[in-house]
Amino acid sequence: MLTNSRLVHQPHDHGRCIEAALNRALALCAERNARMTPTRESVLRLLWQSHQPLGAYQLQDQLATLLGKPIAPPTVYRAIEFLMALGLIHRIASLNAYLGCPFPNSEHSNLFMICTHCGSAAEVTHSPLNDMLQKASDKANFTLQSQTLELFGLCPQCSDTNNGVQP
Amino acid sequence: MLTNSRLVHQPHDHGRCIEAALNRALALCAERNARMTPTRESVLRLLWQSHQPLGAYQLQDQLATLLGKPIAPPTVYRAIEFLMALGLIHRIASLNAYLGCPFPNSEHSNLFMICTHCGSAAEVTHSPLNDMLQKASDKANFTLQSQTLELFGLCPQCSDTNNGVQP
DNA sequence: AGCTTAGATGTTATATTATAACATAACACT
DNA sequence: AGTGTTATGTTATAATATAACATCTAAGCT
Repeated sequence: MLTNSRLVHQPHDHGRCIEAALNRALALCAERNARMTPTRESVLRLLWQSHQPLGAYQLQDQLATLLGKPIAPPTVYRAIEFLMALGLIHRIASLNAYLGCPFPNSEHSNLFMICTHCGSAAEVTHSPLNDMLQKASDKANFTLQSQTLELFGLCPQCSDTNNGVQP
Repeated sequence: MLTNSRLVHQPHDHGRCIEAALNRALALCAERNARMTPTRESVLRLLWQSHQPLGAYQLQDQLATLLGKPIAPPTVYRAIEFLMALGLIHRIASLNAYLGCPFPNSEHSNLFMICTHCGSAAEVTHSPLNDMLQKASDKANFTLQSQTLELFGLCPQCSDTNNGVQP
């Protein structure tokens, strides 16, 4: 089980982790002949700034502040679309929100663990789980194409401090 | 693995299956001292009419036709809210759509298999899967509270007719 | 039956999320 | 520099969802 859970839920060198994400993104762009423009880079940075999923209009606000000029929704959605196509970010359907992907190069299962208390979200790659889903699909004669797997609960930090009880 | 997959994806006595759902609903209402009003009943019927998830505004249209008078969004959303609270229907987050639940009495895992071709959706109860998700959560020190599990692909019917290729 | 009240619905307005359509700008290649 | 492609700007609007308050209905009580 590969996960960025610890990283997400604990204090860490954040600037460095953003730069790492950006470097992966640049490499991927080079590989695919895609352009990492300022807008796109800003959106990616903002998503890595928080380990929490951000909504499109939250991104819009922050982007406008960051770039010092008003930004219209299509600009945000285009950047999101671009970054999603490259697998650099994910959409969390239950939240209508977007999140930087820590494993952009891997084939991964897109299982998310989202804290209902602090909002942080970890991504987990879990082969046995994928195998099981594939088998269940086979059994039902269902030709699996894609999946949305989102778990909600309390992250380690919030479990500890609250004893599992929300304030 | 308990599923309504066959039922969903094949021709069957539909009127009967709607009545059955309704009877389960009425029983549950009696048990909980809740009221199954005409609006709520209509929404439940409409959702069972199709084995496809329906959006709130699709429901609004159909409800207006059915009741012969205009219906405003809040009415639809209230019925949805009520039926969800009783566990009689589910929300499919990826689709912003709603679906009748075939196992309203059971503790279930809410795994859905949704056909990208015909739109039908089956619900699957799969204990080993739930166990695995629980274990994965434990391993990450994540206190699991709820989950959204949605698989997309081709249902048995559509796999057969298309050989897995979409038109 | 009439009164009371909780719960359900009606109504209006608006918030939130997302996209269509067309205009302009920037860039990459010759 | 000229041309085609890609990205962004701009305006408008679609699609999904909820807030706030008014009105009605039905169940329980006397």
